[in-house]
Amino acid sequence: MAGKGVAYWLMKSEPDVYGIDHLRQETTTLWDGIRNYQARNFMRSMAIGDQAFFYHSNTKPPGIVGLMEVIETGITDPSQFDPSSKYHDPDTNPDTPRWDCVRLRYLREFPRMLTLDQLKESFTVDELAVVRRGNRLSILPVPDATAVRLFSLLAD
DNA sequence: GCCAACGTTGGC
DNA sequence: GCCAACGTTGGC
Repeated sequence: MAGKGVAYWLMKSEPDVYGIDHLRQETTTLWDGIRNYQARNFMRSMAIGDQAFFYHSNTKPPGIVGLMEVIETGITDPSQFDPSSKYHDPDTNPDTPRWDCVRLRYLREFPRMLTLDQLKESFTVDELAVVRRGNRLSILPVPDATAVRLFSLLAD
């Protein structure tokens, strides 16, 4: 990783559960409840100052709606120890927590959603994995060159 | 270590 | 409601 460039990510959430409107109201949020090792590992490789595209999934149409900034990393996900949480993990252990997460800050909402259909017209699966059919990973890296093109499309 | 069964995500 | 894409689990 060269110099001080920030990395870019794409993070999915269902707007009915937690959408850009919720984040704008709260200003910051803990991105907890991630129970997929690959997604967790992507969060572990995030750095403060990285930016994440907020993607609304499982909605019509799905697409990128806003931008967030990573403001804290390496946070133990408290929901894994909460028996009343749907994210409770009975197999994790307070001495060696299995799940952690990051805190994100609202930056902005884009004037228009960049829909999945539009993304498919502009990107290959190598450039932006979310365009692959059946992709279930809720956190994905976005290559720098792809981020540049995303910002350009979102500014139009 | 293989692999079938199962579960989840999420678009269609 | 269906199903594609995978990750996870467990029997062997």
